[in-house]
Amino acid sequence: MAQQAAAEDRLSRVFSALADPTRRDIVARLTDGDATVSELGSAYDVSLQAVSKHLKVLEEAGLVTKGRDAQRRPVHLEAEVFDLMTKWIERYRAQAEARYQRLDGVLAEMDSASNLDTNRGAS
Amino acid sequence: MAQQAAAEDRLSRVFSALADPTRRDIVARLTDGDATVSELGSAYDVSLQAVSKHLKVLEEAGLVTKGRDAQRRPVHLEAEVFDLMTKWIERYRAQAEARYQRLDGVLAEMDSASNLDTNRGAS
DNA sequence: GTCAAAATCAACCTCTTGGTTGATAACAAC
DNA sequence: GTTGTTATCAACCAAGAGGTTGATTTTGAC
Repeated sequence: MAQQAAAEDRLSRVFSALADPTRRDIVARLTDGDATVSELGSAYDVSLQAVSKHLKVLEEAGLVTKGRDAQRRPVHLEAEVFDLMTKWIERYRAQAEARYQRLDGVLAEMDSASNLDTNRGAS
Repeated sequence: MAQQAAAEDRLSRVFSALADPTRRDIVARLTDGDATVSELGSAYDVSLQAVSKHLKVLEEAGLVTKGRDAQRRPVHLEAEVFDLMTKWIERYRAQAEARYQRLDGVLAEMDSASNLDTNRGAS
């Protein structure tokens, strides 16, 4: 339960982090390779401090990590976190689709039953 | 461009909507089938108005739609929106993975070059 | 040691968010 | 037409998010 709650929290942080277009863009840029805070910051029309805050949010969500190179803090994308989201999404999509198929099955059965009420249980 | 911006906005709304655990739970419940506002609300320790607000957020993100049945508003999950997220995630994950493979290739080449510095431009 | 660069910390401001309570609208049932 | 149910609207409040500017830390270069 504590585990589950922690996982929930994590997922909340990840979704919340990606709800911001600037942060999504940062993630997109990082797929081209690591970048320092100021390199990333130069792309946006906000202060460096604001970018630093964005990176902190991404870091706390586990989406990026920071290394050290003198004063620089090269930011690195942690792509594995995507799996957490994909799992959540796929789980509920699969469940929803399964239900639709069941519903389709019911409707099809109702349909064939009304057309010809012999021939039940046909493949 | 306006198209792209709209898409960005949409994605922001979707991620933002799913950043809340209660709303994720609502989505999860809806995979079991449609439910009215009060049916959904009975599961949570907040007012019905709060649930109504959550549903409005989910609706504006395109994750659910509401039907009408007398006073009731059966809420329906729109599973297609999941594709929007999956596409975004998969796109950048794929790009990140491709880069890692390229990096692996470079490292492998550097390695073989240091071992035997003949054999340049191989394959 | 001094200086400039990279990044973060701290305080502050405004807008949004998630919650509340109370009033209102729409509809079925009687 | 009155009543009870379902859902939403409206006004309000506390907390959080994203932005700012100014001060501070850490480090390489000179």
